[in-house]
Amino acid sequence: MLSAERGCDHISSQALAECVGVNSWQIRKDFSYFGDFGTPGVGYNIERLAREIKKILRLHVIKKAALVGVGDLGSALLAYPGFRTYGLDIVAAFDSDARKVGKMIGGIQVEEIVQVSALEERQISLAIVAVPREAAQATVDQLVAAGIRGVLNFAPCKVIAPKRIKVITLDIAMELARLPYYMPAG
Amino acid sequence: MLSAERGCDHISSQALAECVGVNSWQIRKDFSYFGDFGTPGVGYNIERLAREIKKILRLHVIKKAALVGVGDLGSALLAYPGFRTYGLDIVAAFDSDARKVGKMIGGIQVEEIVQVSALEERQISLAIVAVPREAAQATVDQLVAAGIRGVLNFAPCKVIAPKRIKVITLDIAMELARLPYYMPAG
DNA sequence: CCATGTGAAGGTATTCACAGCC
DNA sequence: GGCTGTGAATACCTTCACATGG
Repeated sequence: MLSAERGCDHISSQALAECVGVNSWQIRKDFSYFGDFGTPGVGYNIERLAREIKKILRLHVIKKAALVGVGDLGSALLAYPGFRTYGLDIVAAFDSDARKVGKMIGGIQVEEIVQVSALEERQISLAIVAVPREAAQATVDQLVAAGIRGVLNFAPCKVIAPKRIKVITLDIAMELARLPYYMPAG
Repeated sequence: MLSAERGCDHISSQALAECVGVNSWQIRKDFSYFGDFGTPGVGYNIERLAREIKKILRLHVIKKAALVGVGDLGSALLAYPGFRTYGLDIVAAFDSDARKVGKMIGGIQVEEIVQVSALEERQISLAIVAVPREAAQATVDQLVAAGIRGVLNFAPCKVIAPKRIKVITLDIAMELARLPYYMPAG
């Protein structure tokens, strides 16, 4: 009988592994890297585990994020409620197109692009870049100058930034393009 | 003097490495895994290289893809022109919401969800799932039954599929959530 | 000479098996 | 008995240095 079935206070590495589709020793190895928060013969206390993971992932403090580029993708991101799950809050949106400035989307009013310079005093340290490829590097430069510390870039290109800035580039089309590679010819 | 500067027919691993921000030996090792298509003392013939990479990545044949879930994200994907770059073509869109069926978005007419059953005879082997988390597994089940071979899933959850089906899950909120982990506390 | 492709060295992540604790 | 945490074994990936070919 699995621990998870005995009650809801503890869970075993085995049960966790089944949930996410990996092996039990991977779970144990990974957790043990951050400390010993399991009990032999019993499993992991679920509340404690959730607390530890939140601490490791820095999920205990809500982070404010800004969106630059309110096109189709940007609008979709503004309307997406899922960021809260990970302690993230999109609190500002910017666009260089004057026709979009002032619009309300997903509860956020679109601001002029020049307003990004005030990000630091507004304590916003994360930015989402959803602008066309041609504008991506210039946008990142502006964000870096504004004191941003992390960037999620949706433009399909490499962007240069100082090493202290963490940049994650997500090329959605390329993700889709990966699929045929794993599929038997046809 | 770099090969790339001598003309435009050949390029060295060194020059290539600088372009994408890696080391020259990584370029050579990776290429050599798929065969020897460089010339010692000269570099890589650019046309040949492009041809080989397209072959490896299966980019020489255009793949048809279907979109399921025409919400904000789905609409953004339909309007996004970048898929062509990778030999992908979104040729159909489906939604379970009757109010969306029939609409034209990005040149595609939204069809009823039940129409996915005809995907195989329409020779569509890739699918993009942009439905709410609760509907993701059921959607994937339908797609698998319809003979789909690869799925790009935007719902923030694991989905189960037979091993022959390649599933890539892309949790956009989680990508953004990764950033604080790499940033010095604050 | 110049740049590739590769065997070898070194390091890192996976996988296993089991001692120790509940 | 059951489950964790960990050292040992294994596989993998990265990095280097150089022999080889144009």
